[in-house]
Amino acid sequence: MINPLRVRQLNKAEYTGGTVVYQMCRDIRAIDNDALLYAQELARSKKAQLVVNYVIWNYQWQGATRRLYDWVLPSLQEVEQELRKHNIPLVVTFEEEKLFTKKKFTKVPDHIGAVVIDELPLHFMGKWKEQFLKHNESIPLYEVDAHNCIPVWELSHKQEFAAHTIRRKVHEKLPLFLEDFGKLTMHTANAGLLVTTPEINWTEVSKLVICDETITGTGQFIPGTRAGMKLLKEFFTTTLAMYDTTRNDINIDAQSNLSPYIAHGNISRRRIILELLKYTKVEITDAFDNVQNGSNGKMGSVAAFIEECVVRAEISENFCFYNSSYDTFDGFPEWAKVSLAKASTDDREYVYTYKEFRNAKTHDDIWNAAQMQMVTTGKMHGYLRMYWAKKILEWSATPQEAIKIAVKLNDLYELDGRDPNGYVGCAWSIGGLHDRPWFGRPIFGAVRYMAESGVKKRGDTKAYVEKWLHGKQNLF
DNA sequence: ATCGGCTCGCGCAA
DNA sequence: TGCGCGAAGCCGAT
Repeated sequence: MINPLRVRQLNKAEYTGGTVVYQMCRDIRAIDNDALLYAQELARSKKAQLVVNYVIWNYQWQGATRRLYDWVLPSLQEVEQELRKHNIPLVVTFEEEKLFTKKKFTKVPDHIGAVVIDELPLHFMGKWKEQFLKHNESIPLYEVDAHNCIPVWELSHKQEFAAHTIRRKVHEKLPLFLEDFGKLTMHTANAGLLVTTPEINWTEVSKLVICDETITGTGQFIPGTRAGMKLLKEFFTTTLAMYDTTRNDINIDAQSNLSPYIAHGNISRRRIILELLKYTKVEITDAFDNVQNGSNGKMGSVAAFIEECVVRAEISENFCFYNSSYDTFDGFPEWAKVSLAKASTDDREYVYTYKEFRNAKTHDDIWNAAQMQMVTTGKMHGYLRMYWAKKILEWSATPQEAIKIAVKLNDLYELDGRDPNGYVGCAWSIGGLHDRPWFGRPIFGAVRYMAESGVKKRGDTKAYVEKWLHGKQNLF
């Protein structure tokens, strides 16, 4: 049985018969998915049919790129195959126009008895939920946090101020939320349903998707759960041991590279932690030692990885869940807003437009190289993401403009874009979110500054520029 | 190479 | 009420 703390019903409606639908939102996987498992649990208890639905928002919202669907569609195809092994059909629904106008949102079909969604703390889901509840009063709507280790509403009841305030809560509660996942079973109530639900023609679906066709390709990554699990195993055997010392080196790919898989839900962060503990033979209660102070060797890397994979990921979810201004200036902490506003009239040596940033036409080749790494591969090095965003603040007319540009570029080009981690990364860099104030300086005010000299400490910037800006990738 | 100051607010100890 | 300390730092003094 799914831990009931991972589930909440969003209305008071009672089930009176009909098909249970799991509307898959961001957790695109058929295994280790508590929302799917909960939907099956519910359907079984009612002896009801179970269908999984995925909605393609078919208009040009920010982030709808071919690159996104190059990731999503193969992931869904893998999900479809896995689901069919258990007698469960996957259906893809297109929304032809903007969904959230009153006119376009209609009641779900009569044969639907309950809807389960996975939790996603972004605006469009909030609007979708609001509209669903308004137009489908008699259909129970359940939300399952299938994404976080600790359900976002359980970890904290408010927006957390800093990493250190949420870290305590994570360390306290994580051991209570590391139960193994249930297994999907053959859904016998669906007898005959697969026969009448043919397999999806993915070539046709791909043709029907409306998106920005100029941004394509998933770079070095193969989308999907299988590929994600394979990458995880490789990370353990090749990179984990040096994770805490090498991950910030801009020339070495010593990051886990799992974020695109995590963001799209191909793999669950809880599964990653369970596998990590199994592989390293570490108990979770021992894994938090040395998180901050002088960690080294195996424990250092385990602690550093849990810090990134749980603490910082879940503070991002916490921020978006409790602050609806997660992607704008308004969401910044008060001290930073006051300080940035005061500094907004400071002289700027360089001011670039969105287009100049997009085309990597700044005076700074390190910045340009980072931008090109993101544009061509879909993944900028983790350390440089901070430098990159801070320079957008430095070279934009206003902080309001800067956060807009950073969020847009991140949403459009990063494989792990359109995700709480991305919004918090931009807000940390530009708006001092979850950070503390530092000595004042022009444009930044009290927001932490980062200089080129800092990047140079993290590796060979000349080699990085050669590789990503001048395309001499074979030098490595 | 190392260190203190910069500067605000949360959370806990008292 | 006081005090320690903090998402990945910078700068200048020693």
